[in-house]
Amino acid sequence: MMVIEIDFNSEEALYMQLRNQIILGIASSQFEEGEALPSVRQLADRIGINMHTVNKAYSVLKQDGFIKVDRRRGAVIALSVDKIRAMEEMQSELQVTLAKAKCKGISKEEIHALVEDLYEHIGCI
Amino acid sequence: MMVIEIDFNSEEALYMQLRNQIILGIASSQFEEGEALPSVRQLADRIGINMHTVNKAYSVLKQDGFIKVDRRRGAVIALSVDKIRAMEEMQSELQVTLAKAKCKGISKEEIHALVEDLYEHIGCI
DNA sequence: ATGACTGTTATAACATTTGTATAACAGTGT
DNA sequence: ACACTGTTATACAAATGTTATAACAGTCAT
Repeated sequence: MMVIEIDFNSEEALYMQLRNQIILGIASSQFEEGEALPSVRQLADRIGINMHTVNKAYSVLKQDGFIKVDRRRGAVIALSVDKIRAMEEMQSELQVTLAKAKCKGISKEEIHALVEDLYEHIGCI
Repeated sequence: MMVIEIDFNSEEALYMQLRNQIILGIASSQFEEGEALPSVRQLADRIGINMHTVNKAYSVLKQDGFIKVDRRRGAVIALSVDKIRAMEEMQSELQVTLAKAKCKGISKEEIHALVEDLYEHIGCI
């Protein structure tokens, strides 16, 4: 069972923190295709937040093709891949990140090295 | 003079769109070190938004070390580089982006290629 | 069938954020 | 004196984020 840590002092919305941690969990194989997530009520109780906040995270994950809802089992990991769309999203996200890096004197090689490292060791902070 | 395009239908906050475009402008050498940005009132009028929205964008840019305020010339491009901090920020931004990419079946090589392309041609969408 | 469990929906309330609107202030340059 | 900087102080409307109750339909074990 994956540990989910929420930072209540973060500027990032709770449902987004939750969404991101679940995506990291999937990418790092802590969650596997077909595995069921905790129910919205369970997870809300465990973390100490409202059911609707968890539900919003699940809604976004469903919308973005990371989970599906099985009437019998609740929310289960189910990747539906639209690679073109994913590439486009990644491109627009990367654009500003790379521009900032360039301004701050971070070389292309340093970025490649970081990508190399992060891609292999996702979730192992 | 750099063209600044704001999408009023975007979910992204106006001041963040403005901030991002100015960062892209710096990274792509459309703005150069020491160059003065338009005054908050000028830019607000040109774009058709409120002065305070522009001011908020400038405040964030100042906070993040992209511009400084010269009493005589207004806001001028002035990069103050804290590379360690910049690397840390980039790392946490990249983490989720790469996790998403991994989930969506985007290979490390494809990411490297995209980074290569974007880093060189920043601003040329 | 009853009861406990799923996600989902509706409604309400509240705090925060975002954007706008006026207005004023202290420096600076002409 | 005047026009121009960024900055600050209010005030307000709208959207967003979070919580709170409550109900609903479907699923499953007993």
